[in-house]
Amino acid sequence: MESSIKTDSKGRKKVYDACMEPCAIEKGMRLIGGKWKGSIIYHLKDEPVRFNDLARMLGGASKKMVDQRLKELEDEGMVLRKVISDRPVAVTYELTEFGRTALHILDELRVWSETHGVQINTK
Amino acid sequence: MESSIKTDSKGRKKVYDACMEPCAIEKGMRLIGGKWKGSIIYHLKDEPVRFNDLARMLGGASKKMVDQRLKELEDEGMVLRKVISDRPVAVTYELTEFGRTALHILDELRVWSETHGVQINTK
DNA sequence: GTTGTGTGGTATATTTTAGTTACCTTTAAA
DNA sequence: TTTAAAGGTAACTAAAATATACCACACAAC
Repeated sequence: MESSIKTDSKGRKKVYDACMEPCAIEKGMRLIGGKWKGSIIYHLKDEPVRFNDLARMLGGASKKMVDQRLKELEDEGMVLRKVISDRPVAVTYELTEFGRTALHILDELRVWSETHGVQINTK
Repeated sequence: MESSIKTDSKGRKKVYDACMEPCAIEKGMRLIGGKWKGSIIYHLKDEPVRFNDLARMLGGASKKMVDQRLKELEDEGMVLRKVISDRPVAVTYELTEFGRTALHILDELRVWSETHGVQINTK
């Protein structure tokens, strides 16, 4: 991340150590920062949650979105899908150990968001 | 965020306190979590940076993206645009006080991302 | 003087994501 | 036998992201 810009003897500029392709922040954001992803992880913090319950909790997100995000999170090793019964089919999603490591960041984000009365322009 | 789901006497489910529209996490993410936004804020942490320098540092992002993100960040009161000279036109961007309050979250994200050797699937 | 660089952007088009709506199968209870 | 739960999928549209070109202006070197 320590990118810097230097000017050579002829005044030409070059970047050293640029964020060539995603740097750490960008990478992290792409794991945690996708739309709804943070919220999903956060809602799984206490206990396994079933698909439709999760979809309901998220309010604004469609089932397709929830489904898609859950699959991504599974691929990334942050969430575990468990079939707890066939016939009545029932599935829960829970955080993996790795998934848990992201929780404190999300909690700080929540605190920050709350204390600064963050508002979004829904233009 | 304390959404819960209760089942009534007839087995019907209702959500209480659902994240009706974005909850704190979601709101925070939309300020900080957009593509490149975190990176931009983080690159401004030490000193004002000029537009083209910033674009160069970000490597993967096009000028249009940088421009768009900067405008959003300005609207949100996180970044300040300063024209430091007309004729040779020169502009710098720097963090506002509010912008600075986001830095520690981003730093934790960076640390988390680095210590967990986070890798993204560029499928 | 004209080619090459820098500055800070904008316009246009294309590709990728996000989001909506409707629908499916199975199970079970009123 | 209609209603609702479960866990999704298919088809489609709207909104972002990205790529590529391009402006006007300034300052050098050649």
